[in-house]
Amino acid sequence: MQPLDFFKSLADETRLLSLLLIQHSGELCVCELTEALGLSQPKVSRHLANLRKLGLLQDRRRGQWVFYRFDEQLPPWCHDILQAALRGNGQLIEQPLQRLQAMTYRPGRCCQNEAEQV
Amino acid sequence: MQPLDFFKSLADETRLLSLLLIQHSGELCVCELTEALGLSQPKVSRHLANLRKLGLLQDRRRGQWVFYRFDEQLPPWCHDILQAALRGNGQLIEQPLQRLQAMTYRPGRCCQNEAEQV
DNA sequence: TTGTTATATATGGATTAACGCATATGCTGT
DNA sequence: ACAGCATATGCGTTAATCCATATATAACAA
Repeated sequence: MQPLDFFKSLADETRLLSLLLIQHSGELCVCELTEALGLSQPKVSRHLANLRKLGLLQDRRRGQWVFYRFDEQLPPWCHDILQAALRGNGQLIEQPLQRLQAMTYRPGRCCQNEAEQV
Repeated sequence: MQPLDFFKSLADETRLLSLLLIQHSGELCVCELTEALGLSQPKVSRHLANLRKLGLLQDRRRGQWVFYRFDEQLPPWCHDILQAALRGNGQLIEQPLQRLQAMTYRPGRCCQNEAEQV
């Protein structure tokens, strides 16, 4: 992971908020991020694919849903940076988290237990 | 300082390396960065002006030279992020630091002692 | 099969950002 | 005044990026 590529990934609002939300929640699917951020599905999907190609995220298909979480091989300094960003700017994801919790239906994550529920 | 603007500032090689070098050295002038990075003077100057307008850096004119350092009001989480980036990627500024030390003439910083010499 | 939902991708256009080059400004010394 | 060095800026071009829309793929349910 090159630092320049990493920071380029964080230099877009959709990608930055998606990463912070995934960091907070452990794992999220496309429709959850779409709802939480109030953005179009193609927009969210393309940015997530972007992050996956760069090695920041990995995806896991579970039926209709595709869940994204951090790639296991992401270097520690990347996590440090995301934690610092979130620690100093928690208000960034307040409203998206509220929308997430307000979702009447959240896709199930059964049969794998690596993700904490929000 | 908005996180998005901060990360956009880091999403350019010239700005990223300039910031890491300033973080390492405390304070550097335009000609030092130009030499260390092997880039044209207008290019370096414009990016530094960019960072100053955003509130990341502040400048100090000392005779012919203009020294750049971090703005005193830069939030702690910004420093945390830069430190994490440097800690995990020290090799990024190895060669620029060598060029810096190889400079036959380094502008003096007399009459103010806030900057550590490299 | 058909229909529905979730996700991915392709295309074209609009905006932004970075660049090189030339030149302007500012300071120092003669 | 002038010359020389350091820095900043204006301008036109190029490159990168983001977007909206439409469409394709995949899984599930009836």
